[in-house]
This record gives sequence, structure tokens and C-alpha cells, in this order.
Amino acid sequence: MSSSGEPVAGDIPAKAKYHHGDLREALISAVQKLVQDKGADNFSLADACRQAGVSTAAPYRHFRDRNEILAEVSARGFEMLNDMAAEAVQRHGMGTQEAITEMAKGYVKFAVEEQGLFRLMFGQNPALSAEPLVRETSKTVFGYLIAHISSFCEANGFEGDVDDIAVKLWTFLHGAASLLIDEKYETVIDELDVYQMVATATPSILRQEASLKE
Amino acid sequence: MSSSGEPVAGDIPAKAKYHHGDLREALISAVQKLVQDKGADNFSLADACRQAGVSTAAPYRHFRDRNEILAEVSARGFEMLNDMAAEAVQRHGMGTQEAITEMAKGYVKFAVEEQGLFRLMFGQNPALSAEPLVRETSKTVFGYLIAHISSFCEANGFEGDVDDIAVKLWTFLHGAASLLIDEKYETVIDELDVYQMVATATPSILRQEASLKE
DNA sequence: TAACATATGTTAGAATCGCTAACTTTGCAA
DNA sequence: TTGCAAAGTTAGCGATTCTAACATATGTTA
Repeated sequence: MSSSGEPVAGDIPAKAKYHHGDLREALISAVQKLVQDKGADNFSLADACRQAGVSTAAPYRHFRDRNEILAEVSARGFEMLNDMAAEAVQRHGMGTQEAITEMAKGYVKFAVEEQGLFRLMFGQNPALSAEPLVRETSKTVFGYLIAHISSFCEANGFEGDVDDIAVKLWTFLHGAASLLIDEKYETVIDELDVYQMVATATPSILRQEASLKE
Repeated sequence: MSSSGEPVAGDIPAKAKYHHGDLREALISAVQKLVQDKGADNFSLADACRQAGVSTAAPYRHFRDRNEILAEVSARGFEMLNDMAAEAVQRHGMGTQEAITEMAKGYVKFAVEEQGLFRLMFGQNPALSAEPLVRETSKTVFGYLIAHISSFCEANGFEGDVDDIAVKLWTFLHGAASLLIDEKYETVIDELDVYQMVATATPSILRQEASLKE
């Protein structure tokens, strides 16, 4: 892999070009990489500019400010989460327990593998959470997750408020993902066991409400 | 409330003093306030200096760098969590369900009320999590939480790995706290209902493992 | 094809921040 | 009293975000 972030351009030297071609996308993917590598707090826009081979003023032709780029990256993260869930359903079928369990493990796996991105998405930047793009995409994802879980509950004749059960499961998953990547589990439980815990807890959380209703 | 952050000092003009008196503590409490108000990412050490009425170079007589102050603030946050749990047990008695439920709601309440602090404590700054002081205090808190939950399980004759049950409950609580303050629940469920959810989910999570073992 | 308008780059610089170096004042202890 | 260490100060470096003013490429239109 070439260490420089310059566009690959066959014979013609790319640096001869005054216009970048697609700086917007280049910046987004540079930021994506930097957020993953250095963390959303430590990353600098100037770094991304160097990777893209442009001046530090260039981004402002495409984005209002730093937060708008991060919002775009964050939104794409939510889309990735969405895709993950959709694929799980695709593979195992709508309303099956396997699909739910794979979604559950996928959620945690996503947090682990895309740590920087996950932290950005659920991070501490209130201005970022307030970005309309982020609000929309995140709402879509959670609606999707909850819809799938609810559909499972209905397919299995669970009584009670299925949305309630879905929210509970999602809450649990998010807690597991967060504590795991923040290294707060420490010696208490290690990564593999977290997946194990998620796998066993998922069906019991789903069933618990229903059984209490009887 | 006085808008300036200068120390209140009765008759004697405080500005006459060259030495601050207890700059270390003054800085910590200034940072505490700023973290709460502006967020851990947005806060600047220079701001804290202005509030304490000292130059921007002064902090380096007391702290290695910015992270060391944040580590101290973070550690105190974990101590606050610890106190909350201890008080709940004090009020309702060790091993009672009431104590556990109050600890559970207290965890979420802490996150809501000390939002900035909570985000700092569970935040995305790896360098901060790596600080020995933070590692120690956080481990203490979780050990404490888990010990109490475990003791409850034992007192009620629950079978199975009580640590496992405790970790599950904690995971759920942390998920609820995180999603709530990150405003990800949005229209799905509102704040009061989250407390309700926590209150009902807590006993059932505690019992679920035990019932599965039978 | 020439020329203008617009999009998309550039350089220069202001304001701020973290942190260091070198200097100054203060308080304590020999 | 004197001297030293602790705890302030000012000055300044390098980096960052963002703005302003300028430069160049692109593409539409006469």
C-alpha cells in the first residue's frame, strides 16, 4: 500500500492537477481512516488535508466546518450498522432467532472493529449529535434494529410491548459494546466471554418479558 | 452569581497575593465545572486558568499535562459513583433488592446529572483511560458494584455465577445511561420511561440466570 | 472560439491552544 | 539573615481551526 494519500493516476503525474477531482470524498475517507487510527478527539483536519495532498483551507470549499465532515463520517457509520443488520436478516431470514443473535453479536463486533468510528457515532460531541444528518441516519438505524427485533417477537407470539423488549435488548448490546471498547470490563470478563455473554443473554432478554406476562 | 472566576476573599483583595494558595484544587474544580458545561472535548485548560485567575503556564507546576488534570477529575467522578452506591446500600441494607434497584437508578441518574463528567469517565480518550489513577479508581468502583450485586444474589440463594449476573446488570445499566445522554433513544422512549425500564428490568435480569439454571 | 461565471484550489494570517524556557517572587528552614 | 525550593510570571514556538483575498481550472454561452 502506498504510504502517501495521493490519488493513484497511472502515467500522468497526479500532482500536476490543480483540481483534485473528488476532494470531498477523498477528505471523507481520509478522516475515516484518521478517526479509526488516532481517535475522533485526537484527529486533526490538517492531517486529513496532508493525506489528501491539499492545503488546510481546501476543505472549506466542501464543508461548513470540522463538525460537518465528522457528521458525514458518523452518518456513514450508521449506514454500515444498518447494512450489518440487513445482511444478518438476509442470511438467516426475517424473524428468526439466528438473525437476531447475529445482529446482536454484529453490533458488538462493529464496535470493536470500528472502534474509532463507533466512538465518534456515540461520542461526547453534542454539536455532532445535533447535526441533522446524524440525527436522521441514527434514528433510521435504531428504528431498523427495533423493527427487526419486534418482528421476531411477534413471529414467536411473545406478548407484551414488543418495542419495549427490543429497546431492552438494544440497551444491553450497547452497554456491552461500550464497556468492552472502553476497557472497563478489565479483569472482570474478557472479549471472547463478552460475545458469549451476548449470545446467551440475547434469547433470555427476548423471552423474559413474555414469560413475566404469563 | 459572580461572572468572574476570581477567588472570593472577604476584605483583603485576593489579587494582591502572588501565590494562589491552593491552585491545584482550584484548577481541578474549575475543570470540573468546565467539563460539565462545555464537554470534555470542548474544554480548554486556558479557560480553567482564567477562571482561577492565573496565567496559562501555572498549571504545569502542579500537573504533568492536560491529561493529568482530566485524569484527576475523572477519578473523582468514579469516587462519586462509588459514594452513590455505598449510600444506597447504607440506606436500604446490604443484599436487599431495594439497595440494588436504587444503585441501578442512581447509575443512570448520575450519568444524566453529571453528563460531562460521565462522558469524560467513559470517554474516547485512550491516553486518559491508560492513566494509572483512572484505571485504579474505575476498577475499584466496578469491583464495588459487582460485589454488592453478587452479595444480593447470594443472599437470595441464586444459583450460578453471581459475577456473571452482576456483569449483565451493569452492562444493561451502562447501555441505558449511555444511550440516554447521547440522545439516541429519541422518540423511542423518553427519560422517565428509561428509569421505569431500569426499575423493572433490574430484578428480572437478576433472576433470569438463576431461573435458567433450574 | 473567446470570454465570462463559477467551482475549487492557493497563500497569508488571525485567534486560540498546549506546552516549554527563562525569569521573578514568595515562603520556609538552616 | 541568607539562601534555596516552590510556585508564580512573561515570552514564544508550533500546531490547529477558520477567514479573507487571490489564482486557476472548467464549462456554458454568445
